[in-house]
Amino acid sequence: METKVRKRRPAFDREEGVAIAQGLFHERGYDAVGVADLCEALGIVAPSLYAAYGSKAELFDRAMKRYVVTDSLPMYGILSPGPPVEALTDLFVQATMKYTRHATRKGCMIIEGMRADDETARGMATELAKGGTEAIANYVRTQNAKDPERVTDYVLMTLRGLSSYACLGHSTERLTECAKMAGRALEGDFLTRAA
Amino acid sequence: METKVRKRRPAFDREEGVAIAQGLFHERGYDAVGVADLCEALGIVAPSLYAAYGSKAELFDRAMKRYVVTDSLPMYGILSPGPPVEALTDLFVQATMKYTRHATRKGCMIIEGMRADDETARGMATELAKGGTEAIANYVRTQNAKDPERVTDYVLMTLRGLSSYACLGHSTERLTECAKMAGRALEGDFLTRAA
DNA sequence: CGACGTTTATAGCGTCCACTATATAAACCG
DNA sequence: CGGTTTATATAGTGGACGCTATAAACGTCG
Repeated sequence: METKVRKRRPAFDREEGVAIAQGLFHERGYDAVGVADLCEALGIVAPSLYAAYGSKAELFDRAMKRYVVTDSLPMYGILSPGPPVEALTDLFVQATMKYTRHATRKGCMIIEGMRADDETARGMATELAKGGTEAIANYVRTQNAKDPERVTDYVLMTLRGLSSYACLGHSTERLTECAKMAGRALEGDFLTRAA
Repeated sequence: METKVRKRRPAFDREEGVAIAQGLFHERGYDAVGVADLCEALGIVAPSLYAAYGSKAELFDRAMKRYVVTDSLPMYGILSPGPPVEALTDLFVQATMKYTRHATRKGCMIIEGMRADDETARGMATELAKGGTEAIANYVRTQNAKDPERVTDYVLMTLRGLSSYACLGHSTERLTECAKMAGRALEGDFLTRAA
């Protein structure tokens, strides 16, 4: 009895299926995308989807995790260099670029996923958001913010505002102006370094 | 043949029904509240609800309109006096108070209603939001903002951020700090008056 | 080839959704 | 009271939802 797994014979590309699902979920949100929609987009039927991914929620989870890899902000790249006010302003601007890049896939998939009606999906998105949240919180703490929690709250609130406003379909240009303005609020909230 | 209408004999208070629906819709959003939930909360059965309000969407519309009367920000009161930066900061703070007042009815019902999956409900919320949007846009224009559209965008984006962040359940105190910080971004965006 | 195990496709499960056709009960009028 | 009008309750509509039982098609390996 061989413990080795047999070769598989997948008639459709699992990873590409996740990519397609990512697009659909990002575009319309978890609740508004039905299993039938996913099946049609993937060119398969329901049992194949369940055999491949387990459930709609698990596929959503995989789609979000793929989104984190393909579309999330390069946090550490953005937040590392320079004065924190400029770095965070740049974070806002870069986020805006991501949120308004596609005509139909607007806003942040994770942030918007946190507002799903389905409790399971909401929990998955919330869990995934923790990574970014903590990266920002850590950065703010290490940059000698006068009140780290307040600044972190402000940054997270602003990112949500940008995502939400992006979902309304406003242009990259208008959102970018908002992002720059939002950055100005940070002035004076960090202890100036030796210089 | 008398054209006069006969007297009615309603067994339940229509207006109170709207108030109850307002609470439910605000708490959970349009899509997550079913007709069965509404019926149970109102103590009636489905046909009574349809006879009284026409449809779930129309009841939602009435509930939002009631929300505008009972819970909307006193825009003109907030925006009239004093320098615009302070007035708009106060708008943010007052909005925060409204968005975090109740433990379960969080955020702005209209703003969050604009994100419903149901197209009809979304359209109704968007239509109702126009009033507030235009009030802010007009105010900003009359206060000699250097770039009225940019400032208006920023204010609306920030209100959405505050509402969204409030929906996560953060405290009034933390949100208020965010609101004050957001107000600081407005400094320098208005032409100083004669003085 | 032929048995095995995986991956499909057919068809349908039960449940919930918004909504309604029909009939009964209650109030007003003369 | 009878006649009319309106609001109620019973029961059920068709459709979409997420999901699955069953079994046939396929590729691999002995």
